Amino acid sequence: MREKKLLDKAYDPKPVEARWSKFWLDEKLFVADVHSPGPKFSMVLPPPNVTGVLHMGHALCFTLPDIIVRWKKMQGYNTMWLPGTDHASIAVHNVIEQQLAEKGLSREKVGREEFLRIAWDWKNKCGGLITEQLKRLGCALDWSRERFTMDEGFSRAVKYVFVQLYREGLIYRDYYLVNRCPRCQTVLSDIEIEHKEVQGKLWYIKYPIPGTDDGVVVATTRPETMLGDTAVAVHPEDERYLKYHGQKVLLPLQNRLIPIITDERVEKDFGTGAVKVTPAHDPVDFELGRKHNLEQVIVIDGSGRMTEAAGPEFQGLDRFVCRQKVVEKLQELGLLVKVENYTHAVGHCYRCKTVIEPHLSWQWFVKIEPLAREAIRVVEEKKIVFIPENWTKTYFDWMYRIHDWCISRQLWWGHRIPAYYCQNCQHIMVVMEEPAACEKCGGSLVQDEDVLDTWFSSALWPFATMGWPEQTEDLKVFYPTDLLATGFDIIFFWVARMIMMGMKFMKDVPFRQVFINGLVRDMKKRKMSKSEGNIIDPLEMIKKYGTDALRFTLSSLAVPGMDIALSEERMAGYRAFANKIWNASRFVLMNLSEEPFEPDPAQLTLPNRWIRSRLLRITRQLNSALEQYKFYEASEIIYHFIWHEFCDWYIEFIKPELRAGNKHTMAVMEDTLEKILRLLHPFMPYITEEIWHHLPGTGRSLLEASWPEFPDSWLDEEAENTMKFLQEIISEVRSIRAENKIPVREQVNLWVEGGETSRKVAGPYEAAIRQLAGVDRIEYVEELPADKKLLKGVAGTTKIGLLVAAPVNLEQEKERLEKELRKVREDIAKLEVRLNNPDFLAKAPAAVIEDHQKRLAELKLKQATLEKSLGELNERS
RNA sequence: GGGCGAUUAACUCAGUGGCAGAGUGCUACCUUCACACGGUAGAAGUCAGAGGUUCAAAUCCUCUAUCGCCCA
Repeated sequence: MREKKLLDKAYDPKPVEARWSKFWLDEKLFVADVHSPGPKFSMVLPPPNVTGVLHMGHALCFTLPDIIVRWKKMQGYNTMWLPGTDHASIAVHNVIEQQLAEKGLSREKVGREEFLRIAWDWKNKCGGLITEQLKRLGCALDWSRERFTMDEGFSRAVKYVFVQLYREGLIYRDYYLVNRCPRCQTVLSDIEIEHKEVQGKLWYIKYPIPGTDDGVVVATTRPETMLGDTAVAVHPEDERYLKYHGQKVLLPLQNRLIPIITDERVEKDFGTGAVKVTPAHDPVDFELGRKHNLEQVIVIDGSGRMTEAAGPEFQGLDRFVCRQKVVEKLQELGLLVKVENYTHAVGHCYRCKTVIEPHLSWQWFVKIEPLAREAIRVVEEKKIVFIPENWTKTYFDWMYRIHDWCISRQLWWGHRIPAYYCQNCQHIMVVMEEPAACEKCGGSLVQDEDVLDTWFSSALWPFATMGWPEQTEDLKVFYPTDLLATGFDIIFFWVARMIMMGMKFMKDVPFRQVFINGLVRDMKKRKMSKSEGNIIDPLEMIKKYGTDALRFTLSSLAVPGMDIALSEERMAGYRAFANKIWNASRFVLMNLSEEPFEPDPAQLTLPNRWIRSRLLRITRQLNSALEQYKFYEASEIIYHFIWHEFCDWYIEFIKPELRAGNKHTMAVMEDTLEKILRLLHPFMPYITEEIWHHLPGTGRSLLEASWPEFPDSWLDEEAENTMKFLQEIISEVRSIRAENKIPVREQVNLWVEGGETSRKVAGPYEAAIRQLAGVDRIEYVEELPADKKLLKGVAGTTKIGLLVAAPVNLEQEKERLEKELRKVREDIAKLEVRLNNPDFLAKAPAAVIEDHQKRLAELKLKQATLEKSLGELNERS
């Protein structure tokens, strides 16, 4: 006799999740082995910020690939999914600085060494939080391979790449105008700037021509920068200014003479057509300045304060305070001609939202064009495919307009740039190991103070995590990875750069498919953000509804290319689903056979043949949906099958057979549940694992069970048709009962037309029909008689009647029939219009025409039945 | 200014040319021995609007409106 482990009445996720989460990790079920058999399937996890906390975006972006990786593993793939965290240079740097500020300290006060010590301490203390939270999601991540972008090996890889690119001339140093966040005190790359429309002003300032009353009026949105102007530019063909060519104007407030230059890049339509040129504080002016050899006067420093060069009146002022003061002064001098309202895009820091300041300084850059070329090619050649495909266009649009990448950051937390400057001869050495002295003159060396952009190291993630630059087994087996799942917001930051670096250093793509998931938004489709207070916390959802419900919710809402509006109601719905599965399993467990039993296919009753046929079909549909990453579709398929076919029909239908002790049925029931658990496991790993272990004779973990495949012989169209017929009878009876408000307790008898033919089909399942439809006796007749107490309906193409004890409420019954008749007539009319159209008959495919004809025939039969029943009713009333 | 996407039941959303769907909510009935986190039945739609292509359009094309996102 087999041991029966029964389930509690309701599913309680908490203890189950805690148990299995620990079990999976203890048993090292997610740990990959390079020598395992089977085709490999590998992924790397987009490393969350080491200091982060799990949010809904993570939950989505980790759940979806987890479904895939579990599915693949069950299919026999040698799967490897590598986790890790990112050092998040600027984010952590900001946090530490804030902590220091709270203690009245600053990074300058504590110094670099102490600062890094604090940062590492903090990383060691808090860095584990997100990984712990990740484990709760149940993701099948190989923690034995966990990496951190600043661990020793990874840091070596970063250095190696920097040195290599430098030697090839792909990294260079330049005195360049870059974006600087005055608050974060660092330079940012172009894509770290967020452009926002801002309601500003356009100030018109007159620059006098010395010795005359005349002057040139320039328009600017940033009057404070005029203190650093070194020219005024006009378009060479602008007739308004021809007479000023070659002249000089007096820069107000500074009393400096500056030239009027001409350049095609000046827009004649902007402002007055004359623009002030500030090479040190505006990107366009910077270019003009280089071209025309203009002096670069820096009037704003890296913190957004005015420099000495701004003049004694303004020195030390904040740039925006200075703006006001400059405007006031100009007004006093009568040089402010007019002020207009002006809406324009202003760059803000993506981290802290401060208005960025163009800043002239020495920075390191990656020469991007040669790298981008390859990265474009592999996508063009479909060596890498974006899913959904329309992201390819976005990728190309950006890649074609890409410019050099500023990679140095004036921060301390991160990979310090391996460049050493000779204090004696200014020689620069870029090497892996810190040199003792200058290779040229033997002078002492000082290392570059800056660190690298975080994304520089993230770009190496797919291969540096596998031990590169060593030639490791992992790299041989698992690179390139198969799939990268990530959000569209980091296609440029991360995906594109991984492709560039992968091609450059591995000579192969880092991944073959990029699945772009949508953004998780709140119910009103707003971005979730702390300031809006509309965050739905995944950990709270897990607490409330269970991890499986959260996972299933995300999966069911994940339409490729679409953002997700998350609703808690939905989650409650899937918690109910978990409970439903739990209770169906509970029922199955209560009805297991005493001994294991191999069912004989030849002896299976209808519901068993039917459920196996359906199981086969939905498994194939499920595979197809997952292959296309249609998670919503996969979820719906399995949800509908479990709830509305397995629970609502199959279990209910076999109850009489179970009571009769049919061992074949018991065995099919058990087997079907077991297969369902396998199919559902990638979506709901915890509950399925728990139930599975209650079934007798199962193994170590459901994750190690194979993905179900079924023989074609399970496909049974005849059983599906017959079952459909019985379902229609039952539904029709229920419907008639409900519409006529026949109390549940009232005994009714069912009459089915078709005589012996019908008896043959339905006869063996009368027990089930009686129970499900709530009828007493079933009669098979050639034709339904006209009877006051007979309520009539149609199941498929078969007329049925319900013989009730009390006489029929004529009006109610008439209303029901008339309503149905109206609908049938409408449908018939629609079909007839088409079928009477010669063009339709000539051009539509034969199958479509046939289908239409079949439907019309069925509807006509139904119409006739309804009309007849109505006629009988009318005769009697 | 350029690009992308959305607009389908009260709500959240599926639906790539052939019967307009799901979940939630709502209404009525039912505590029947797996489950009230349940069962059964039902109501609910001008598929944003206008034009076009087609035998046939929620679906393809054009325009318009509204909303959202990205880039400059």
